[in-house]
Amino acid sequence: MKTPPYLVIKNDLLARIQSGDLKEGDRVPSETQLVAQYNVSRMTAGRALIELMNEHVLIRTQGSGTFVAPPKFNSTLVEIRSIGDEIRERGHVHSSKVITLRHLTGEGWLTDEMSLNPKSTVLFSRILHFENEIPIQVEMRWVNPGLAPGYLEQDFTRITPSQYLMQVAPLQKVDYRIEASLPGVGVAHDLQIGNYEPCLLLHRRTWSQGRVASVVELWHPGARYQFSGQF
Amino acid sequence: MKTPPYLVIKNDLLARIQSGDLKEGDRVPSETQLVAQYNVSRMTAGRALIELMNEHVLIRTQGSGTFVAPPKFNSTLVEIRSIGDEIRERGHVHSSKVITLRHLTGEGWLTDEMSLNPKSTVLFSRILHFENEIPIQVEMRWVNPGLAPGYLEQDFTRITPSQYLMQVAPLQKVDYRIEASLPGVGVAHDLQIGNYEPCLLLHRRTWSQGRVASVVELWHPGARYQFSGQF
DNA sequence: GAGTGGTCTAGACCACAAT
DNA sequence: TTGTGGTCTAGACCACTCC
Repeated sequence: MKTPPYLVIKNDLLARIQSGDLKEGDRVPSETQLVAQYNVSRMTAGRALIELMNEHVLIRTQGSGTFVAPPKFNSTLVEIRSIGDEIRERGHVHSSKVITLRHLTGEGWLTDEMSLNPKSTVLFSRILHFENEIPIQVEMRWVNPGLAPGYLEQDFTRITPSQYLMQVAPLQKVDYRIEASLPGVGVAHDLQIGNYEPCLLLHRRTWSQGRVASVVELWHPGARYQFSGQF
Repeated sequence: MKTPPYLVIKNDLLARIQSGDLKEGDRVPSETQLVAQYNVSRMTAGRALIELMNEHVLIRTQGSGTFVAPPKFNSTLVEIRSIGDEIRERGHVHSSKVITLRHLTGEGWLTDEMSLNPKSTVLFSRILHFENEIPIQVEMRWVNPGLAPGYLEQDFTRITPSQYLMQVAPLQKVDYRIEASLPGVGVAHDLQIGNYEPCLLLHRRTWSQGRVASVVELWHPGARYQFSGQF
């Protein structure tokens, strides 16, 4: 059950990056340094760095060194990223308004989806996000109180629920569906669109520590929002 | 500019898999066999196999051997897969109807998107796909004639355009957008839905040999179709 | 027991970057 | 010139599977 050295090195480096000890662009110990530090051969140290490079965590340049890779590669599509970051990356201004933030009980479909006791309460938030003052997303989120007990105490105009949850419950698995759907009256009102304007709806569940951490519905006006990516 | 041996081995194996020489579940040459065949050390042969395993192309089992991995895990979302395969995997019946199949000229936006000479002609197809006799997708596709000259001669009720293109122009890069949008009258008619029913639209470009191979718009009735996945 | 993968070492040669 | 990454070899020990 011993962890092989190359994995120890990988995990150590990942931990240092996640903890913020090593930031984007920072220089990472060279193979030679790792050889001395971990008492391994150069092949072993190299393997750790090469694999992290293949996973887009590090960038290596011959003759120069190894560095922490830029942001988060938008590998695919439904990358878990904060809507705030996304908007700021487009050079626009993000703002948000908390519409609802409270407990819910007796939501059968939900406790079911979260594999919780049917009587347990769930934390709920409904937040409206703006891009340059224009409503761009209604975020309805149900959160497992066992994994994020402090959820209702957050100031979600300063940090997005997504960012907060990533901190307290590092995600482990995700599933999602994307649909085109008509908004309910509430959503249409929030987004300031007509009742018959199509919306792009992302439904997503995230797992942490083997349990469902949160269920979220993201509603976007079809006319103003799209998912995109490449691979 | 010499390709390193571990890459030669990787590419050879990938080619054999893509060509169908090695199929899902087939046993792949062992490290020892590769050592003899390519005249390399075991570390080098191993590296090729390990990297292909990390890329989910192969599966290795200690004591047993190395095998071609099951289909293609729906890594993310907008996997390039044939709608036919997708429907069959659900245990349903796929059928399709070719509505249009012809040349087009003078489509400025398109030659632009394909980086072609504005006057060159483009191959076009419009195909309606059914799942259990119910219309589920309108596929409008524009194809670069330089990369798939025989496109108009195919029988697209037997092979999907996607499958055909994968054969003649192995893809290299993809980008896509997903939108929620109202169908045009033609699309609404084909899908047998109302003019105000939201549609899920996937817009995708594929590259091959450094050029745009095809541009496609896939229209789906929002009520009957969704994208899904996990990671 | 024979074959296979999982991992490691100690040394080597090369290409490239920074100085 | 020095340090870094890119890659390779020849051998080794172990754990596992299959027969």
